[in-house]
Amino acid sequence: MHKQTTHHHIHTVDSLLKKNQLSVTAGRKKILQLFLDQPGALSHGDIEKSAGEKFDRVTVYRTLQTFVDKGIIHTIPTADNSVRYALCKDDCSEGHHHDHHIHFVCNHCHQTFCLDDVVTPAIKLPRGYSADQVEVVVEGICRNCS
Amino acid sequence: MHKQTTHHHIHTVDSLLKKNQLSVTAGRKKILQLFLDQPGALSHGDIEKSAGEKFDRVTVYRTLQTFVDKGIIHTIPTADNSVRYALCKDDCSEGHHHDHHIHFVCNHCHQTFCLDDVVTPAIKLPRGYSADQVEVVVEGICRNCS
DNA sequence: AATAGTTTTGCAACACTGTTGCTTTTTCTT
DNA sequence: AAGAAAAAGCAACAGTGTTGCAAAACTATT
Repeated sequence: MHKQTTHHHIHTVDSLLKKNQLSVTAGRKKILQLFLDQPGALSHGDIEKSAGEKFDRVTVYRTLQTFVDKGIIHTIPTADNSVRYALCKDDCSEGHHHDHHIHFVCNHCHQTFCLDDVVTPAIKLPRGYSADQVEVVVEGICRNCS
Repeated sequence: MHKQTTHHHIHTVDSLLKKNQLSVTAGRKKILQLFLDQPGALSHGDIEKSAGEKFDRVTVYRTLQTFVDKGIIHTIPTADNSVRYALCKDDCSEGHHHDHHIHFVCNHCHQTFCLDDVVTPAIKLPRGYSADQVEVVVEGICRNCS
């Protein structure tokens, strides 16, 4: 199953948790490692499949919420209405996310990616409307599948 | 509650259903009228509140699905992961939607609008990615609330 | 290293959302 | 008006997410 080993040190997860003032527990380490081990986004279901045999569903929900609150991961809106999460690569902090990139959903491998280098475009709105935030989700074929 | 009456004739709903080869039933008439009576988008919950005392939950679900299949309404992706529906204004037909406009969610009145005149922008993707569809959801303050 | 205090986890129960199969009612056709 | 076809209603179920509380784990302190 493992085609390649992770390049992250064994202590990366621990220090990342400590940096965010979170106590280091087996569940948080496992879930955070899942995000570090792959490039895309994960749904609650994905995580439960990978870690759910060892951890309770409720723990997974609460851990994901904690990570979002701390600015470690962010949610991704998808067309099929399933919540997905990905690591924040910008300098997000507690309560302040700055993830102004677009998201890409591959119609072939069904993975979701953050395209960190693609900035959300400016949208010219009709008179009377003002924008606070713009969410862009692109569907298509990703680099690996094309 | 009614600040203004609807401008649609009493027969509009019936003929719209017939045009789409749907049998005219009380449930379909009621739900379709709800969409015609207001400018924004409706969630399943909205519809159930307005029509749910007269109609079964399952009927509402099946009616909405039928309308989507026929190209009468389309789904709107939202950040808070609740499915919303709005009338198709483009020339959508059975199985072929052409709703290439952006969607706007008001942070004040929490209504969702289709901005039919705002075309989805072209997105320059990194090498290797190709786009089939682009979904844009803008959050902000709508015309009525500003 | 042991302990006390705090945080997190697991469990049980629940609420909400959406689905499926089947029977009854309504609609359409003639 | 009657028969055939379609839709609605009902019941049961599955999936998803939440809450309260007791048990377990972690952290800080001695």
